This record gives sequence, C-alpha cells and structure tokens, in this order.
Amino acid sequence: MESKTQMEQGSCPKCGSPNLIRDEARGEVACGSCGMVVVDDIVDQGPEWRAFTQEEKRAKQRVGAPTDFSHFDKGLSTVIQGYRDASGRPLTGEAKKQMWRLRKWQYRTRMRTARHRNLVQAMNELQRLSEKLHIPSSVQKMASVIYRKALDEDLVRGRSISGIAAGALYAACRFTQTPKTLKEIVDASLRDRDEVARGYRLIVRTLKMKMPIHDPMKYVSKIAEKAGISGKVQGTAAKILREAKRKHAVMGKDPMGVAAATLYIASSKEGQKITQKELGKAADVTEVTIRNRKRELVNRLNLDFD
DNA sequence: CGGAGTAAAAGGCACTT
DNA sequence: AAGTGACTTTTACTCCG
Repeated sequence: MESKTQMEQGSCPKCGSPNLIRDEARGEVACGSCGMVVVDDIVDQGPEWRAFTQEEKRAKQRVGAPTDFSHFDKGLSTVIQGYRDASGRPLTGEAKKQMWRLRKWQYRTRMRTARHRNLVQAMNELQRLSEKLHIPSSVQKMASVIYRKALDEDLVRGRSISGIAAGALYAACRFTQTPKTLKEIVDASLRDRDEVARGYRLIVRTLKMKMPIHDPMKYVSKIAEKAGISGKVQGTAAKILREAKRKHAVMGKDPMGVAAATLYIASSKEGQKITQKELGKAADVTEVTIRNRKRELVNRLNLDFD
C-alpha cells in the first residue's frame, strides 16, 4: 500500500507553523512541526471512477484508508466539568444540579452523534461493497442490521469500521446463503483477510448467529454461469451433489472445489467436456483440487467414470 | 495438450498460552 | 496475538495417451 503525503495550504492553529502535511493514507492533515492533527475527516468514500468490466475494475481499483472518525469531535469539543464557577468558587444547590443536567445531556448527544457518524460511515462502506459485489439489497439490509447490533454490543470500539462492516456483510451472505466467498469480500474491502475474518468470527460469536452450513450447491450455478455450462449439466451436477451430501462426502472440504468437481463429472457425463483448467479458473481453485475431489466423489459414490 | 497422480510447501482453522 | 496441530489446497513436477 502506498502512503502519499504532500504539503497542504494553511498554517497550524496550535503552533502557527505553515508546515502542514497531508496524509492521504490516513485521511488526515497534520502539522509537521508539532504533530497536531488539523483535519482528520478528509472524505474518501467509494471510488470516483466507473468500471464496466471486471478487468477494468480490477485495474482501476486502489486502496485507500477510510475516514478516521476516532476523534469524532475533532478534538475541539469542550467538556463541561467541575462543580466550580468561573472564578473557582464551588457551586451550590440549584446551580450544581443544573450543571449536572447539562453534563448529562452533553454526554448523551455526544454519544448519539458519535454513533450516528459511525453508522453513516459503515452504511457507506456496506453500500460500496454491495454495489461492487452485486449483492442483493435484502442481504445488504441484513448486513446493516448486523452492523448496528455489533455497534450496540460495542464490538467496533478499538477495531476498524470497514473491517467490522465487511465482516457483517460476509455474515449476512453466509446467513442468507448468498454465494460469496470470504475472499471476494476481502478483495473488495479496504481491509485485509485477517481483519475481515476476525470481524466475522467476532460477530457470529457475540451475536450468537447460527450459520447454515456452507452449501456447495449454491456455488454450482455460480460457477456454471461463469464457465458457460448448460442448465442440463447443472442439473446432473446437482443430482451428484445431493448424493454426495447424503453420503457425507463433502464435509470439511472447500465448497468451491466440491462444486467444481461435480460440474466436471457432470459435464463429461453429458458429453459436454470442459477442461479442469477452465473450471478451476471459474471456481478459483486449482486443477489438482478438482482432481482430488473428483477422485473422492467417484470412489465414495461408486460412479462409473472413464 | 489434457489429464492422473504425488511430495513438499503453503494456507485455514480450531485450539491453547 | 502468537504458537501448535490436524487438515486442506497449491506448487511443481513426472508420467501417460
């Protein structure tokens, strides 16, 4: 990841130095002399470009850090504190009570706006990811509900919004059996695999989500479409897969590999041969994996295979 | 070239410390 | 968060038709 920094117009409000540095990667402008962060909410939401093909998308894609709202009040807010007046005398009675109420409300509104800003950012990220990955809006909605819950459970504190958001989206996909791999989401995300996976795991654990088992069936049509395989072959593949599931031959294996292998068997059975290489490319697995799954399936299901 | 198969390296994941 | 161990996939290679 590249971290671009450049000089910025203006001067530091704290020390007056004109030596301001703009850091794109962190999304902030800081003073080069005293280090004070002057602006920390440079907006960098989704991409400003458009792409019409996957290749173009991949080529144009860059990585940039999201807006950092860790200082949601930009360090400028005043905290009403102490029970003394301006000249240092202790407050009494009515004034003290009033002060307490003020503080309470200030605290509440502050929390609310913090939460609100966090949500705005998270929703933007969910929107961006969903669009990029062509995720149905119902699933996106579910992801935002999950994110809200995660926020209420205080799971986001100390972690990145985009990481938890990507985790929530993956959770929504798994829950609704939407065929998206973790890898796909990670590739679209600003965060790395570890972070997204961690977020996902955390969400599943704390929200006690009961995930349906990863069903290779869901990937059959997806891979078939990508590889240009006919519906007839898909049907045959589905039949093989059902039988395989009945014999518990698919557990613990990469669902993509299993789906690709059944499609391979089905297509040669139907006389519409497709190479393992092509199939592997569509399913994002290697030929070896397809071979291994294929061998396993042929053995377990006693299929006759030339 | 497409495919079968294998050993070794590398990659998840569920677990502990 | 880093280490461990069982397990899976990938890499790289050989051999076959």
